[in-house]
Amino acid sequence: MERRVRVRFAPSPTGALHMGGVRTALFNYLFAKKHGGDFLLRIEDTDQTRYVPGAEEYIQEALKWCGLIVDEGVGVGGDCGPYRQSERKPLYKQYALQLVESGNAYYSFDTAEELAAERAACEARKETFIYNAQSRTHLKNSLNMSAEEVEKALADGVPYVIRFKMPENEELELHDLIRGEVHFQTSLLDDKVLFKADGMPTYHLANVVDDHLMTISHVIRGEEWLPSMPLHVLLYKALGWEDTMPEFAHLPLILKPVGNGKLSKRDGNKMGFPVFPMAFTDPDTGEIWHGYKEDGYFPEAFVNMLALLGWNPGDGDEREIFTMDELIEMFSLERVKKAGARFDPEKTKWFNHKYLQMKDNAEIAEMMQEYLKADGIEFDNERLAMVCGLMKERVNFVKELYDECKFFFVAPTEYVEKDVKKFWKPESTELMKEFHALLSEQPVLSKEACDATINEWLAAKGLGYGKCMNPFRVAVIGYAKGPHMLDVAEIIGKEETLTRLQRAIDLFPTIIGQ
RNA sequence: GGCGCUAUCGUCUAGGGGCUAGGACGUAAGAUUCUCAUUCUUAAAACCAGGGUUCGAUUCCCUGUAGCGCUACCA
Repeated sequence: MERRVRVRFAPSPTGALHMGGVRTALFNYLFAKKHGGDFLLRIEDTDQTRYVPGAEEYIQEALKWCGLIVDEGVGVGGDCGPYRQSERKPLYKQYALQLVESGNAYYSFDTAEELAAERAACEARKETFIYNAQSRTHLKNSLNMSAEEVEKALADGVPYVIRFKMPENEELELHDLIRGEVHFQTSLLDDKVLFKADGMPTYHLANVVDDHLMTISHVIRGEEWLPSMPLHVLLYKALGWEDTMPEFAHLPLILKPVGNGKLSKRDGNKMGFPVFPMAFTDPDTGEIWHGYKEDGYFPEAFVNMLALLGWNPGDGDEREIFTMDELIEMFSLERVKKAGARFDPEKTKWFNHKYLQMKDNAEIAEMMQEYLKADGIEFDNERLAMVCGLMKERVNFVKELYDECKFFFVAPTEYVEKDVKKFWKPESTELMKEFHALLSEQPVLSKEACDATINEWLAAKGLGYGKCMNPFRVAVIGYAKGPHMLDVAEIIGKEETLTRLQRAIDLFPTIIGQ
């Protein structure tokens, strides 16, 4: 039973890959790497009507951004190609025919209208129509036709599909790596279409055929596929591939932060958080979807958050921050939860905060330079790194950091009146004039260099530190927020500090009506 | 409706026949501070319900309830 671990992520290019899909890919990837196996990317584009241009490229870029490296598949190549189902089209029919041959499937000539009529009739009786052992006896299919009739219909080009002939009264006890034993009764299942009238296989057939041909060892996918597991298992058996059938694991779904149901792409724009790894513009509607990348999340933070949605290392391990390598090392399907997990945008921000704190100040500074450049601001890397060190713990994102740090780069052009009035008292004007003079005498401004002097000066006047620093702050920054004022002064420099202070001394008396 | 899956603080979760049911996010309070944050401390906050099994169930079993998924010639 020494089988090479080979897993696949097999999305449908019907739009941008959303975070639920990314998590499925991630769990596949972690499992593959944990066991030294292969992670394949297969594109399941058997439904041409739902194909969205650009979706496939998006999927590849999104995986790349998340650090999920594809070993084999679309965009990479490999021995089992092609990896795009539309390009494998000629492959599938023989398997559908093989199933007809062996009596496991049959031709069905019912038109869409006829089936709709069946459904309507059932609905009138408050029943649900299903194509199964009962109903197939009176429907238009090869089971009710002579061989000649079938031949003729086929020769005449009558549209048909091939359906799986679901066996009757079989109790199935199937094994799922996450859920344990799952039970099904085949009589309650329907005769699913395997091969469509347009000559394409359905998901079910293509999926099983490709997983077999690509020697997939483990199928790890979302819980929405659990109901079709019996069909797939039966297909492996009917095709004679039972011996090499992959093992199955059905992942719990990601649910909306509030309200009912699974997370959908609409939720993001509605509730103000991204559901996609990267921004995406719908080519048809022009609708723009936010992405974690563009919203300023680090891929490591995004991946870390996703990994912990439905999985945890257990064993009393209360860590929450993990590198990809650590995740690979610790991952196991047995520790994946069975229940769906509600997504929490707030905690996602917290993860980003944590990763921001771990980043090197110089690295953050480099990222921030882009924002400065966009605003035409020049600021040297060294001082920018100091700014980052001073400010990063206050924020979750680099962009946010930039917004909070503006005063380091440009003098305030307007002042928050409320803060000025609160901290610049009538007597502050005189005090700040003296303070200006005091600072002018200092060779450099910094906590180390002048904190003692300032304290002495204040002590002599019988004033508290805040009496001085608060008006100083609103003068230099423009509002009552921020780090230690002498750290600020050190970074913006003596000259600039004094210029700003002087401007306030000239301006503030009129603001406070002095 | 039918079928399947699931059920611990508001949320993500640990745990497991006997525990003060643990952590994290968020929330509130306090401490620190020149301000605002950060940080630290503290607090509030959970085993869906009913039956069993058992000396003892939140844990095991059953039933109910609720939630989720599937029920297309979509994936």
